[in-house]
Amino acid sequence: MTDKARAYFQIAASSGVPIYRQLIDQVKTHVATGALKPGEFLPSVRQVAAELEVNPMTVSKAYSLLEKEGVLEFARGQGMKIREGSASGDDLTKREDQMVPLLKEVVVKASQLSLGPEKVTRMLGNIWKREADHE
Amino acid sequence: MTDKARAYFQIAASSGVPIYRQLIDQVKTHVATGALKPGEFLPSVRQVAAELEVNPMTVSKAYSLLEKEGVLEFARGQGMKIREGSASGDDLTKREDQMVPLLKEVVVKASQLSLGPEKVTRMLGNIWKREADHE
Amino acid sequence: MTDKARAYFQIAASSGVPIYRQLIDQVKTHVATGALKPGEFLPSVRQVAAELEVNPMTVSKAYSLLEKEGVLEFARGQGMKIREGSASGDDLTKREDQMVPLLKEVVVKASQLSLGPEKVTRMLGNIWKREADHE
Amino acid sequence: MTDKARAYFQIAASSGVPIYRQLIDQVKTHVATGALKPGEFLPSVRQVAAELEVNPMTVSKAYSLLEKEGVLEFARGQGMKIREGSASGDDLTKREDQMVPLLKEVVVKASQLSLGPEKVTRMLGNIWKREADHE
DNA sequence: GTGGTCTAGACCACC
DNA sequence: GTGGTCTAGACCACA
Repeated sequence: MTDKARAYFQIAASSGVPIYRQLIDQVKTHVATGALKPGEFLPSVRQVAAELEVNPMTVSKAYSLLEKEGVLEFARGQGMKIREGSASGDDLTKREDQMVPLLKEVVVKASQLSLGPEKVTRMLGNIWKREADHE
Repeated sequence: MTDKARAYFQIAASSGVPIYRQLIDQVKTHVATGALKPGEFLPSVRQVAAELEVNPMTVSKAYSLLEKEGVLEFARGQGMKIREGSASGDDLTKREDQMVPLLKEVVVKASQLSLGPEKVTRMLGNIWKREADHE
Repeated sequence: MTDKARAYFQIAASSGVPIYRQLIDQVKTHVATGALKPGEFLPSVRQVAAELEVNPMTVSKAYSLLEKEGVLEFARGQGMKIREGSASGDDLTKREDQMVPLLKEVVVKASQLSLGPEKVTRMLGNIWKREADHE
Repeated sequence: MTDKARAYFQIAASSGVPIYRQLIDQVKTHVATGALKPGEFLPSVRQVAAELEVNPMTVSKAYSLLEKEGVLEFARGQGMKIREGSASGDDLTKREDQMVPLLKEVVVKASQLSLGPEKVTRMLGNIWKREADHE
């Protein structure tokens, strides 16, 4: 049971984004990309908490909210697993849906700054290339 | 002197973003677009507070932080004005700089979701068109 | 957990200098002298407020500004701690830097009064000795 | 009557020090150094206000406070003049007295920073020399 | 438990 | 008139 949690989650301690939100987003992403399949178990609250050095309450909160959203399912005595109904396999639509809110923000901010779609698209391309080079 | 504040600021009461942050961002945007020029006075704390129906302290906090950042200058007994050194006229580079952090987020999230630049660009275009239609 | 705050801060109720400024200066001084080391937690806002009998918001303002300046770091749910990058150990240079502005004032005022360096130095020595005797 | 005010006063618009305080200090300094002698008239409120481009109320406030302190005397229909009883000629003691509060501040701050008199004196000497070079 | 944000209302210094 | 500071007390997000 070594490093099982760290395989799934990487938290950026001080990125402004709440830790529980980071956990939630990453589970969703893994489900959307198919890295986590329906029926599969997630590492336990304690395990995640220990490995990521965060408060167990924080992990628990993330799992609870995911359960309420219908992404996870509580299997008594065994832990949390990906819900059967959950986006099977690699669902492109679901992944795209996760991008939409952020892209809307981009449109709004660009309008405020009077930057047209072409200009923004060009900037986005440049940033993408630069990031790719860094890797 | 009617509605001077409302011409500059529109706050989204409960968007999660703190009011004082919204004010700060909007002043910066107006400076970047040239809507507010160096030397120009901002509406007084009390005026903004009254028109937007927020607490004067909230506005004051925004102005103070903008002063600390060097965007505003305090003219004693007269109010706050745009600092002379501040981005004069309509500075395209400065406006673009304000877009960068958001676009970086897009790149990161897209990578997590294994969405390529073409796909994201297409999505962005669609959202942009849809937003335009709504107006 | 008694008097933790009073060990770090002593405010001069009505010295003209705003309370939040006094707090800021004292944190900086403690960091510069090494009394507060990187990673160390400061007493909580509420604790300081209670012990010094000032409003929590006043303490909060001081802490926030120190965070903006990069001296403190906000550990969510745990409090404020000295930022890792902050002047480690006992940094003589940093302490001296804090003296410079005041000494510049001395030079300016002395020039206005046509008082030479020797005279001022002698006066400073006398005052120092007198203060020492009082203790 | 050209530039009479500017010969006596130089205000640093945004030095943090209130304008009326700067005016008061400078009158006192000029009296202490003998640049302004008892019986001599100061430039009128309007003249000072116009030449320094400050609000007449501000100049008036400075003059009033100086009158209350016994430095100035109001000569009806002629303006403000240096009070007869005021420090005659070049009073060294009076000039030194004006330095004391600032030097006390130096001692206090130095103690807080654990900087000894020798070190501070050396720093003061250096700053003095540097300032002299700049002129 | 932690700090962050906001409100309502007061007083002050400055112009 | 301007902003700056402080208080008292409330609610929220996060760990």
